[in-house]
Amino acid sequence: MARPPAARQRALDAFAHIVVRDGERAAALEAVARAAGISKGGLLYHFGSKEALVAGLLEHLARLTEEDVAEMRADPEGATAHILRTSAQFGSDFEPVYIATVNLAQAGYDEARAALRAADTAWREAVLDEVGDEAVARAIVLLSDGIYAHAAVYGGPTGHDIAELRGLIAQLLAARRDS
Amino acid sequence: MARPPAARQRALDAFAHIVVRDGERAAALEAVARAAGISKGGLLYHFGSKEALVAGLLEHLARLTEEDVAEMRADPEGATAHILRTSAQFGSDFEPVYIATVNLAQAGYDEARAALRAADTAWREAVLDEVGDEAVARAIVLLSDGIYAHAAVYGGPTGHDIAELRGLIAQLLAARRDS
DNA sequence: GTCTATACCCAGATAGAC
DNA sequence: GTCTATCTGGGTATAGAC
Repeated sequence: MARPPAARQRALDAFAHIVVRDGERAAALEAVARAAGISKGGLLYHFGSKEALVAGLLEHLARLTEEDVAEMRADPEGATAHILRTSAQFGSDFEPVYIATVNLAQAGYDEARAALRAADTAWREAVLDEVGDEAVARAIVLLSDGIYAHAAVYGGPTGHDIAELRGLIAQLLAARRDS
Repeated sequence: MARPPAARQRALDAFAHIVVRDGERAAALEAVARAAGISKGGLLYHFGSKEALVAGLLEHLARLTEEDVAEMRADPEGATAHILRTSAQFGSDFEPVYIATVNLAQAGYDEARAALRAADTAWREAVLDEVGDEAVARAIVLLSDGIYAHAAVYGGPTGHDIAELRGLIAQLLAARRDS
């Protein structure tokens, strides 16, 4: 696959960051173009419309999600540790794209909803394969969603103690195995 | 306090519902007015600007949150049961106002962020007073946030099994008391 | 207290030069 | 591949009638 021009990717990154930081409203083509270091016309060469810009972001998310799930399953600490760790990780490649998508879903872009559903399902399955307990797997993904929701709303590190959560989950799994 | 005219409250409700259903973008003054059964001019009589409309919604949220926390603390099943139950409750008065506020926070209205922080803190304290375990209290509020995030993104009942979550939490608390 | 009409502004999109 | 210039639609807000 031919490497897309740098400006295109820069535009996508700028779009995601503005959506996360200031909301969808603020992510006007003009503002995105400026942040990407091109003009509005230049941006509209790469993406023929705002819809196309959103579609580009969702494609990017799909790619990153696939990688993320593969990493989860391969993580020596386990899928649960991975999902909690990355949920709270400010500064990853994945996070701004995911949170921007949450934002877009709530701004009324229905395609964004579908993308999030797909990610959630993939995560839950990976966690389930590790813990082997449906109820706990659902709860773990819910915790991860809660952490992301905090990041999306407050726009910064969430301050949630991941080690603490992992400890709770380990205790819970142990208690359920015993009973 | 003088009872505000009915049209005002109808406008507020309409605003919240459109924001939840279709996003902030779709909640144009025109659309809100139509849904409330008044004209754009009539709406702008009650709320001099869109900012004022948002402020009105946040005030409403503050009132409802106060009531909700009082109910939590008085709930015979306990604060934890209450927060999980109401998080998943589609059709309450509280839910659309809360989710609309989440949406507005992400659309860039900073005052909405502050309102959400206040609600989260009040909830966590109420839960903590019940369970007496900081880590578990944080996790419970996080689960509730996760449930709300689902409702906000997917716009309907979340399908999370509250009884299941309550069971997990009870098991966890028991395990921690033993150790 | 609510309406209509209208002014204003800005975001999204097009045309065409370079 | 990127630019400038320009059009258009729609959302916010004001003025003033009823």
